[in-house]
Amino acid sequence: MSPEVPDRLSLTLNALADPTRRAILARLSLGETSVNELAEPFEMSLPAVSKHLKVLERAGLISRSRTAQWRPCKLEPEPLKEVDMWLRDYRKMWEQRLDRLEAYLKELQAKETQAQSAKPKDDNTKDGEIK
Amino acid sequence: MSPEVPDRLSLTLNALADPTRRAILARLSLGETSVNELAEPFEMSLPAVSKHLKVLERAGLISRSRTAQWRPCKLEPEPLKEVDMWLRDYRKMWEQRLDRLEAYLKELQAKETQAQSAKPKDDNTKDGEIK
DNA sequence: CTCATTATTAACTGATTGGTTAAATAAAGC
DNA sequence: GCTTTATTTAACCAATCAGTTAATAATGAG
Repeated sequence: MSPEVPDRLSLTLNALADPTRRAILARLSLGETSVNELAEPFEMSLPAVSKHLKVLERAGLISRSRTAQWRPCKLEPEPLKEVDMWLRDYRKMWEQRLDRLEAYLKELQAKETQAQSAKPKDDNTKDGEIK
Repeated sequence: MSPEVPDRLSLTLNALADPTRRAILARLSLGETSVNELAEPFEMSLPAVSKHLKVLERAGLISRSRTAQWRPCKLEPEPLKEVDMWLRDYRKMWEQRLDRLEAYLKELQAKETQAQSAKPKDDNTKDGEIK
């Protein structure tokens, strides 16, 4: 029933969950730019880009100044910092997972070496890549 | 016209852009759980939670096993790692910004000290925290 | 003042989202 | 085989989203 205003982090993540918007941010990381220039690489109308910019602005990811009829956009990294902070708590999880993989590989290698001591041939363990 | 399958990062960020889903992940960071238990803290129907889980699963953020009629969910941190990697390129931006703030504060402090040299009183500059 | 340029707003559309309730499925217990 | 428990699917709905085209606003140039 209430209009339900979303929290800042949700606003930010939602803004980031679109490849066009991320591309815009990537472009802006190189420096301030006008809307037209931002829109140029995309095959969509200017109003569409304008809407994306509004989403980014609402999330605080960009700010806009005004020079003549241009409204140059500027990247504001603060919300990204918040995403980073949210991620922090989970970071240890994939690191831990890597640790376990590493341990497993070490164990495997130990077993291999042991087996090879009987019939020594070429070593096949070279990379920890999964996929 | 084409169904337009979204890239993995967009899928992940979109899944994260919802407080309910983030809360589910937070709960799962404590360990595997059943759907009912996951749903318990929320005042929404079970099917609604089930849908949220499907979004998380589609993004690869959770996996599900099966024991009897239970389908315990488990957190899969891999996609979070990808978000972290995406963030990496921007991380220097807010750090840089902090650096600039620091430099500014140092400069301010220098000016203050200079001013204080005439009328020396207590030092008020202590922390670089913003908010 | 008029025109060209830059960008936004309005009005519309179809697709997706996030929720609902009711029905269906799956497995285990008796 | 029926019942209970756990969970998903189906069908529906209102709200939001992502795009469109057409109209509007703001500014500077001539």
